[in-house]
Amino acid sequence: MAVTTMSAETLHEGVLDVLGAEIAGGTPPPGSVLRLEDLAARFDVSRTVAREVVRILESMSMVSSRRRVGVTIRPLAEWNVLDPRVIRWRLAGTGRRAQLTSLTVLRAGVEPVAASEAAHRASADQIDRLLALARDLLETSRLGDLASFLEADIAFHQTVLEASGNELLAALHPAIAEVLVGRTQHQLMPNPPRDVAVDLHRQVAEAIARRDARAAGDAMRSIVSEVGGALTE
Amino acid sequence: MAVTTMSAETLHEGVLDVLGAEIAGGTPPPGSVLRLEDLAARFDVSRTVAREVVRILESMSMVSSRRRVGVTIRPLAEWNVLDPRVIRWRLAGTGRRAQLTSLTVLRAGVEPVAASEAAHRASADQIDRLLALARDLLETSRLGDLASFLEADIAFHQTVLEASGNELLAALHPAIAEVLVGRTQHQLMPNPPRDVAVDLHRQVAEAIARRDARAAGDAMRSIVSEVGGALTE
DNA sequence: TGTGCCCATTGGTGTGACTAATGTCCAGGC
DNA sequence: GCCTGGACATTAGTCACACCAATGGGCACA
Repeated sequence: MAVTTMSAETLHEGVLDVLGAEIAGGTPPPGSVLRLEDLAARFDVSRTVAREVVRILESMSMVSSRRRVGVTIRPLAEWNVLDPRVIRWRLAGTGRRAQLTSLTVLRAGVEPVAASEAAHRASADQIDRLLALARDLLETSRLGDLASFLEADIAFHQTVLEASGNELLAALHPAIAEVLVGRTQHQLMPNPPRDVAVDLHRQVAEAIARRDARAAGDAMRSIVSEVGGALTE
Repeated sequence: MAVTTMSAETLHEGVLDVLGAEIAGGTPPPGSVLRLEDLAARFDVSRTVAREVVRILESMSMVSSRRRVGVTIRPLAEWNVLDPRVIRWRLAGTGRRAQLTSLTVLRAGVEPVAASEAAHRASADQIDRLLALARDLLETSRLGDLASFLEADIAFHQTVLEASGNELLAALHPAIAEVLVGRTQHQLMPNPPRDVAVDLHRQVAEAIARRDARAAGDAMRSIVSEVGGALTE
């Protein structure tokens, strides 16, 4: 009998989500040892499924599995903290605030570079999209439509990351989107959005459109540093 | 009978490494469909092990598994390209050069921020270590000892990332180390190391030591942009 | 030509047995 | 009393087999 309700397409997926979130949340803490048999019993699944779940957690370096010992929770420092799932789990738990802070610092590094690269590599379609999204941001902020603003904001940043032509930068999109969502959910952002932030997005889009890498990077740097300021205020 | 030689602690680990590297290398290409049964036969392992391997690849979004269809290779754009293993596989294969370029761009974004953060948060031990490593770099470059230089270089960058106090930045260390190694292996770096690069490392260490975030970030930015120039020259 | 049902195919899960490491602990010797 | 070496209990690793559950494709029928 499962202790916790799980909804998922496949069994192991549900177990993984629950167990992963628990570990990411700090219970059981690093150093703890679990037994495969116990996991199977607790989630009312076969050892096969329990093993698959453990294997995946092991592949994220969150646990290590050894004969005669069991499944040991590894210290946070060794986890694949860039794995989208790990980020999601940590955002969902008690470490949410800390994770948002870490992500914001990462953004500060990554997004200006992405904007610069995008200025070199963005396709005509991507440029059109960026300009349109910048207009949407202005529109929705004037209307005070926070939900639509967030949506456009996420799409804007995703497009910049994709337009960078760098798959590593693009891979950070889900995490960055989480930051934007989390910031809105936690009232960590001015409402309505500051005009200056909206205008900076326009500047990014226009700089990319005229292939001005430096200006694009600088404008994006202003955006993310403003965000960092808001979060630490 | 296994088609390819594999050396690993556990069975599934060996299979994973071979199959993952193959897929990362582009064969079979995205869209291809594999059958669990075939994989088990090819690697001479049970379906259990084959399934675990597929699950892990699935957890990296490299493949998707569906009933009645099989295991489909997903397009590169959907992979967890930040997973250290994926990076390693791609560096090992034909995409090595492209992966190094992507990583260099990522470095350019991440490392200056890490240096700035480190200026705020580095411990006394970390500062001592950075200063010592900066001296090692000077020493080994004068001696022309490229191997020791590389070692100190890797340690230096790792220490900065760790000193940033940001686990997401620290998690990028393995990838960044690969860039440094790959650059040396491929003669993509001046030999002996340029004095200016060595001196920039000293500047980073000293800026962090005197808690000057801006100077630390600027010096690091010079380092990584010089590297980017060398790679695209 | 279209449309809906059937079923072959393929992954998903469960089970039990056996294998292989490896901490632990105890016996024996110094 | 302390070290050393080996037997043993424990726990993950692997395998084979059986059965369940989707589902894409093709066939029969309208």
